[in-house]
Amino acid sequence: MRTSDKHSKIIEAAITVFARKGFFSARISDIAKEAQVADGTIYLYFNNKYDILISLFEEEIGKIILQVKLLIEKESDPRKMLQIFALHHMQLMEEQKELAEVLQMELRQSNKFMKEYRNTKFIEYVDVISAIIHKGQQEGVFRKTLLPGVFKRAFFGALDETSRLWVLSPDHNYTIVEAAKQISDIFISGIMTENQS
Amino acid sequence: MRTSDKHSKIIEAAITVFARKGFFSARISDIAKEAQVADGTIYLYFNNKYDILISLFEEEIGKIILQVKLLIEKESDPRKMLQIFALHHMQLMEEQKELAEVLQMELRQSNKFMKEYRNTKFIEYVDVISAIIHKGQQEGVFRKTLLPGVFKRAFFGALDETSRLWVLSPDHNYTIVEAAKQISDIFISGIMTENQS
Amino acid sequence: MRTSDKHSKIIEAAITVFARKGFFSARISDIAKEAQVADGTIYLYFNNKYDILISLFEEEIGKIILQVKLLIEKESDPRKMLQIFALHHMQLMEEQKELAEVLQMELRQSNKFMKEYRNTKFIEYVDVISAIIHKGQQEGVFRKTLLPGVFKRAFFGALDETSRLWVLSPDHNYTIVEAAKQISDIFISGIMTENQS
Amino acid sequence: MRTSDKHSKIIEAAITVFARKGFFSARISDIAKEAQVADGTIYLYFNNKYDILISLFEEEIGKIILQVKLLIEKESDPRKMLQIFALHHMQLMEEQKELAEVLQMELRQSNKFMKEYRNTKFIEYVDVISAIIHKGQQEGVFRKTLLPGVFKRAFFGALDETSRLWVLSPDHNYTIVEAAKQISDIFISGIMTENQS
DNA sequence: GATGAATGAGCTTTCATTCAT
DNA sequence: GATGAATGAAAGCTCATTCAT
Repeated sequence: MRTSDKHSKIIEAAITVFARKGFFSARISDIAKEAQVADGTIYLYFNNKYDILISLFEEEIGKIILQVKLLIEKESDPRKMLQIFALHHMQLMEEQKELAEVLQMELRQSNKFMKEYRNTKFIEYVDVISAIIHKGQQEGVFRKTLLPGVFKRAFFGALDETSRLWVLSPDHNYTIVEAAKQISDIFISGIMTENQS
Repeated sequence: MRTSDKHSKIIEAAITVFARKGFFSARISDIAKEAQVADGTIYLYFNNKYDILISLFEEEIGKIILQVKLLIEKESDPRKMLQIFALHHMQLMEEQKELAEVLQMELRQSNKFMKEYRNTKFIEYVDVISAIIHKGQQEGVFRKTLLPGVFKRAFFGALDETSRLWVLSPDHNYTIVEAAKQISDIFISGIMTENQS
Repeated sequence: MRTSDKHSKIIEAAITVFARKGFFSARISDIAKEAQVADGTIYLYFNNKYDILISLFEEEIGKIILQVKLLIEKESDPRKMLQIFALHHMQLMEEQKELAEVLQMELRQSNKFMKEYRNTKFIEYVDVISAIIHKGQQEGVFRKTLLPGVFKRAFFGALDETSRLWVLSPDHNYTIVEAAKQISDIFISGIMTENQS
Repeated sequence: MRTSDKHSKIIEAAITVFARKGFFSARISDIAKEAQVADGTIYLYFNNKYDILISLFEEEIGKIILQVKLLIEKESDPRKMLQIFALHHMQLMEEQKELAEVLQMELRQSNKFMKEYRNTKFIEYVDVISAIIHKGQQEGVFRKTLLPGVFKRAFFGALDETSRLWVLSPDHNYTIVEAAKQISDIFISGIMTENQS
């Protein structure tokens, strides 16, 4: 390669452009300009516009999964684990607003224009939550009646929607850390076994 | 009658088509065919493609707000109110899958392609939740430390994400009613004041 | 239709443009401009660029087949029939130079870019020749040893190549009528049974 | 040795690729891959894509002319000469199908995309035929009324079209040798002077 | 001489929107 | 009010050609 890694430059440019205009309104030439490469160069690294989005997804969520798993491994208390997950997710959204916007937006519509695409990376990420619940249930910390499959979605949805609107609105009367704390506290005290409180 | 006129026919057709293909991939001619009118007729009722989406939004969420407010008014216990909201939201998503998909998808990207559009109807809907929290706090049922602005988003997000994936996946090992119950229970027991439990 | 038949206008424009630039170098916008319609209008009448070429082929060769069959029907002597076919073919190439060029060029390469396309109209045209030979053989005018399948191709090839180059070169020391006469005479005297001469 | 150098390798690769896809659909990278050289290497030997085609033409037809002239020189009877020409041409098309396809296809359209290019090699090849006719006329074997300029085209066209379709269709009920014999016989007996038969 | 990554002009096709009927 | 044929701008993608290594 002549200069730096073109693949990464294009992915980063795509995040910026998709965040700014959305996937459909973004033009290949926008991404090319942002990445400071020629339009055609993009097609040396990606098959088509969808492929950029999918690659972006897989790679970025892949990184996030690695990070969050590493952090959670260090803990043994399932309650703390949930707190860490929440905090990490929210901070990520704050630190990487553009990426956050792209993930949130395109996640919801990806199934519309890519019927065949199974978003396995996303599933893997959310399954980190259900694994924590499972562990907590086995340890007798969380209620046995709880459905981990429902919980993971609810917990993720709560975090995601809160961060989504936090990122959107310009003024906040609470920090992202406070919001993460509130949400994980609500969920944790909402699912603990009776004798614990 | 309203439902038989062209305006409603087009909105309904748009819900079906947007749900099937997404806003960007949907063609005006698709909507026209679905509504059994000519392409040009659509422009007698709407300014452009975006205008269909916005009108759809406003009208459909407007109906939902009316319904849920009516149901909640009959209750006085804030906990019951949250349960009703959750159940109503989830049942809605189940009963009107197409509408659900459109609202969920396009909600997330609407700010991308309609920079100027303030989604006041959506805010009004979510504010139903924060009003319940507020009431609960004043009555001493819910913790005072709770931020209603965070709660409304977390609660809505939990319901929305759970129903989104419930609609997507073909087989479920739980009903929508069970999921609604679980989620509202988690949230309610998670926010109640200490002396209540 | 607002004005005259767009379909025919586009076909005629395509003949002119394909003759001038060849199929591949011809742009849709060239054809549109020549036909005095918008680029998009072409796609209301044809699926794509190839479809224009195929339609052109089918329709124009269809007309030619009708004409030549009508002329030949009036004759009973197979030798005269061959003369008429030759003359008609050559005059056609002279009168409709653009069409001639397109047919000659694209005929040869059509199998390259349209693998699936069976050029049945062309086969039908050439089979007019073999039918004449067959008749002549049954009447004892033409040699029985003659293979009609070889003859039809040789006769057509002779006419086509001669007219191709006649159209290309600016100055001729013979007329198209003379050339047609020479060729049909050569072939006829070349295939007659011994006792006839 | 010539055949091992890059120039020849590229020409041979181009014949294969042009035969398979046609000139316009063929990509430089296809030829490069077939020739086992880098894309850029092609431009060390040829000015551009057209230049490959023209070089291919000149060189390959040049070889064919040399061969056929050598064979014909050994004969003195103009009739035999025509037979040899026909047989040689047809066998060539059979033995070198790829080259045959390229010559037949691109010959017809070369004038479209290379306005300035005078195909002198092709003219030289066809003039071998007219030279035979001329000789035959002077020797009193062929009719004086025959126009050699018409004959050469008709004869070439007959051979070329017959071989073109022979190569295309997968099953034949005659051999290429039989076809060559039929065609040269028809033409020869069609042009002999009266007193000869 | 050889390479192949990078370029960017160019073209087919789509589709929201218009407007004559 | 209703129609749908016509428009033409816009964009994804291709590929001949270049040139730094």
